[in-house]
Amino acid sequence: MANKSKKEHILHVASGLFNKQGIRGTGVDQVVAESKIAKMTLYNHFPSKDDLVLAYLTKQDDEWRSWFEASVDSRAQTPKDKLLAMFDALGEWFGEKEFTGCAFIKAASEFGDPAHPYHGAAHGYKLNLRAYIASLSEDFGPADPGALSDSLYLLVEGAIMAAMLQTAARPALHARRAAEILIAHHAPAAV
Amino acid sequence: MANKSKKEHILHVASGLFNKQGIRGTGVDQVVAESKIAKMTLYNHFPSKDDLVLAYLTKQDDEWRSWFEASVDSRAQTPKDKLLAMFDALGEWFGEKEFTGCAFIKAASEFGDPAHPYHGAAHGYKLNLRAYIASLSEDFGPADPGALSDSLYLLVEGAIMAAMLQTAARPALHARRAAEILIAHHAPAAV
DNA sequence: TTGAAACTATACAGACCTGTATGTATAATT
DNA sequence: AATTATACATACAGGTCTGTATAGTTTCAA
Repeated sequence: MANKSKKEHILHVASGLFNKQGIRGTGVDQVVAESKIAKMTLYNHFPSKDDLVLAYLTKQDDEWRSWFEASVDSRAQTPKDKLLAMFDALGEWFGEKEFTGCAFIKAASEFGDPAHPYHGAAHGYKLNLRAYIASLSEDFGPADPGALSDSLYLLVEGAIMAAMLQTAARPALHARRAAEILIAHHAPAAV
Repeated sequence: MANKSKKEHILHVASGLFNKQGIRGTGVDQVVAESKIAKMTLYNHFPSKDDLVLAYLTKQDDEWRSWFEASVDSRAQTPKDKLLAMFDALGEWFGEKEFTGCAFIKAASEFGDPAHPYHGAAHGYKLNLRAYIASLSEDFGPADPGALSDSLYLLVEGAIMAAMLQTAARPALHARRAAEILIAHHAPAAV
């Protein structure tokens, strides 16, 4: 247990710092200091800062996606309500006190080269999110599920950006209202 | 002229590097090397890297906004067509070979602290964009101009993010189609 | 032509970065 | 009790970063 919890503790502290200060803005020494561990302990568990960052991105991916999908599932049962519940879940996320934006948007922004591994991790993460939205859209059964999921995906990303930049008062709410209109427009013909 | 063009040249080279590699990822020495000027010349025109970055952000703001509004104006005359033309302009932007995403999203991502000046610059820039969309929306004359502009703003940000992360094939087109639906829904009652 | 302003080249200070080296303490296992 | 794995503290190597110092050179206008 001591072994595992140490590694997890380091990763936890590092994740908080990466989220707050960015990846390049956070030095290994600061992670060591705030974790209150020896530098060699960190390098024992993570051979390089790069490995630590990749572990951080993987953790963010796992945690965020499982939280998001669970939050949607707990809020709604029908496909249509689940599509809308996505925006309520986003609203909850945006309202968290320690909200620091989407880790993957920030990672991809810091490392703009599409060939960079961090950028690739962000790309993969967002494709999963898109696939999730597409899956919910198909369950809803509209005539053109692709068009609906494409537009809802853009609303999700837009709401996240607005929350990060604080350029809209309640982006999740605005996005939800727009989603309602789009969903109504794409609604499957009544049987 | 020699004076001014040197300063502009340095800023031009620095802007390209900031866009490609990020702000923290670009060192002063590289700007000096690629500008083919002496380091002291740079520090003569820009007292610190911070001043250089702020000049870069100001320049991006001016250039992008004037380009975007001119592009919209050249594409459409009526308020409704102008709202839609925003997405055609975005599509043109995304298709540029040297497209590197929104400089302000990246700056705000690199410097996540809302109190940081770069973050503030990004915030101001996005508020201007939002105000522009709100102005176009009001010209269109819908019953609820706020709701329309809020939703279109989210589509714009979402499309930019999708273009940056390459998570959608033609984000501007998808955004435009969603915008058509939203605009139709908010259309003013025919007189 | 002369003199001031701008530019150049080179070197370097001091801080910070990642990663390593070294030796010690502690705790579990054999 | 001896061995092994883990964590500890400290120091430092080698590089990069921003910014400065210094001295020589070009440019251009009076």
